[in-house]
Amino acid sequence: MHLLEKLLQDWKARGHRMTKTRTALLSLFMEETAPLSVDEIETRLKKKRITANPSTLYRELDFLKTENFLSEIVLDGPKRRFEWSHREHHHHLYCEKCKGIEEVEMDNELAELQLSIQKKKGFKISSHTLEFFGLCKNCKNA
Amino acid sequence: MHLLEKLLQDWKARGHRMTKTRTALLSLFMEETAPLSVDEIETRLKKKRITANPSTLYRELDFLKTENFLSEIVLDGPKRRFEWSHREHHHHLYCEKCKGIEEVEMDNELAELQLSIQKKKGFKISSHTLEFFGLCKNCKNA
DNA sequence: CTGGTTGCAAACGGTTTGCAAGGCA
DNA sequence: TGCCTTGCAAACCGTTTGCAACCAG
Repeated sequence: MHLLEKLLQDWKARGHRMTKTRTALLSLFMEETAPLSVDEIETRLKKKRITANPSTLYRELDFLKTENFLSEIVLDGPKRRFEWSHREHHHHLYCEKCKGIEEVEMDNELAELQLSIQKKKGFKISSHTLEFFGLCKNCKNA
Repeated sequence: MHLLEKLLQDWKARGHRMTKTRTALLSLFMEETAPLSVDEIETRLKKKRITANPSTLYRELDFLKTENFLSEIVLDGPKRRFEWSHREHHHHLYCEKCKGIEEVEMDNELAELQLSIQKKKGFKISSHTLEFFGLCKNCKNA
């Protein structure tokens, strides 16, 4: 966790502040593993008696993203989704029935894949998206 | 190509019609391999002296999608993108500099991956998205 | 006090919808 | 002629932006 502290220090040095919303978002994303949309964030915050305007949330999420605290993913519809980025690289299993989101890790397999693509196509890969859709264990058996 | 003809016949039997826009879209997507957004489609059609209202295009694209002629993918921003679906399953290499889109195929590798996930998680996978981002050969060397 | 941060309202961009008019079979 | 399809305009929804007020350092 000292990496996090270092980054926070660096913020302050650059003139940024620790506000109510910012603190709330950081702790929310540290305890929440699923990728959240803005309205999901709003309801999560409401439970903690914290209200924040959508525009504030977007600004804050963009800030935390450029500061590498959060990363953004594209899942289903047109909504932006964010999740804590100080974790191992992973991918999502999106259940089309209950809308639940699970996670899988598969670094080695993909590293191989990317290498072979770079060789075959001369394309320098810097990132990728990989999400799976289907039915989770519960919904499958229901 | 008889698969296509069969589907067209089936349409007519169900009361659908072959209109100017529909024909234009079909031939456009058959000759165009890249996934297109609505405004890209509009300019492609304009070159052929065909104009179509965005709402018409969306309706038509949704129709062609539910009829399994087109499939929809999510690449970069909030724009919907469609491509011809009667082709082998493949994925995209999106160049972040020139915005060009290349393709790769990698069925076997992914089939394996999916199997191991289904076993490990009990999650029944019905589809997935996999897109790569980076620099194409040209942009990399420039 | 200073300038990063906020809420509000308005603008924005892509997409969707209601409805009356148009055109394929 | 019947009804699928179209264009138009307005609504929609998530997101972005300008601006004045606010507040952490």
